[in-house]
Amino acid sequence: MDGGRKAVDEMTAVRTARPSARERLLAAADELFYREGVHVVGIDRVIEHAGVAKASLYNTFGSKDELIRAYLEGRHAATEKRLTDGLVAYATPREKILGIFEIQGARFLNPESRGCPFISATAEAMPGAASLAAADAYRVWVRGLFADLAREAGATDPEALAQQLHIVYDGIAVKMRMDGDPAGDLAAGRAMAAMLLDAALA
Amino acid sequence: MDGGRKAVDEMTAVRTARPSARERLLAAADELFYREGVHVVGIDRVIEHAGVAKASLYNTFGSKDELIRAYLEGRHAATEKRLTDGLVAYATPREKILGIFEIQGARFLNPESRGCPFISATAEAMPGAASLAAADAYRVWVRGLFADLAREAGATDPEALAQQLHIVYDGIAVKMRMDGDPAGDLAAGRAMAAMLLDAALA
DNA sequence: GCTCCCACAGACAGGTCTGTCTAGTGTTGG
DNA sequence: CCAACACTAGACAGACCTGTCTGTGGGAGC
Repeated sequence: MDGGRKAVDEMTAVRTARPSARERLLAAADELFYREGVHVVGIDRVIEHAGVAKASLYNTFGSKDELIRAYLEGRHAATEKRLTDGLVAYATPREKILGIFEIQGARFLNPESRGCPFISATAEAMPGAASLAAADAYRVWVRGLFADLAREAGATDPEALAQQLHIVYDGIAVKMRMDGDPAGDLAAGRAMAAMLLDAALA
Repeated sequence: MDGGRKAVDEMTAVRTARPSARERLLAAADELFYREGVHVVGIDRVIEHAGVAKASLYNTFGSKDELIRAYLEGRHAATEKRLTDGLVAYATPREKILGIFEIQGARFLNPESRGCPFISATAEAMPGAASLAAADAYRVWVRGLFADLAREAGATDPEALAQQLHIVYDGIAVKMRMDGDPAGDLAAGRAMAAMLLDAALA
């Protein structure tokens, strides 16, 4: 929409000096929205944490809803990069599928983890909220990743296998957050994924 | 806690005339909190929908947080009753376990369903919130139900089986809410539960 | 009858919410 | 030098938030 045609020199100059208002806002939103929740954290706390004027937020994003969308899109992009980068270390499609649980599970093991940001942000979303569209895009991508790997692994019904793996993926995200034994839950989820793979590739 | 020792005459008299303020508040909270979310719905909307004075709410529950706890405890009690009543129709422990998915899945198939109220209400809960304790009690009960049935079914490791079943239970609750194919997700979850049972009872 | 108690209606306090607006500052490119 | 631009600080509007308080009315028990 705006600023797309700027000279590269200017952008790098600004960036080396200090992160732009947009970047600081996104960093603050990412931290606060994830830690405390998109409904609990108000605009004032975000701009205070970012060290940014309120007008800059509304010039850049237009509304809180759009800031939430940008926050979730950032989470989506980071997860996509983390997984695509991490999965190259695994050789076979089967190992890559288990690697997804390994990589994402490690995140949820962090004591700072508050579970899946898409599940949380959409838990109380109103029907037309931007968070719903962002969460949908994320989930379509995850489902596609499972399905692609299931196909490469030679599953007879890759879509069905992906659906089952996605259920386990959601289940451990919730259970690791809510109950007191994230490591045990993750191990149980991994075992289930392996069992599903064995059954689907037999 | 209170009112348990009241004369039956008085209670029935009140009940036939009109539900008490407490009952109307709980009914309104149940509807609004579940449909729109405990953070989105304010006290004013609850009391307006219940047709109750604000002072009655604070005399009865003391705070919004305690009203949320009462709302979740009501959900817990209703689910417990629904399952214990519904499961008598199933003969074997194995069928009862699958019956849990049948009974609860049918609820999530309702277009009005917004998924698991405990997952949603705790998604943005602050550390000491009453919703966390209520959700914990509910989840301990669910886990215990799975474990008891797994033990009766003769599973070698009933706790491990219960943990896996609980992951599937959470997974379908989330996936049925967020993606567009609740019936397919439920069928996939049922199939996974059956597979887990076959593996654990072999 | 009279008193107690539950529930009513609603004003009020003090704060927070999102979003708008004005005015000023500092840097950069021409 | 000057115009453009991104940004800052902060007042402001109008709504909503939780929670408290005052005063009223009606039914039940003594």
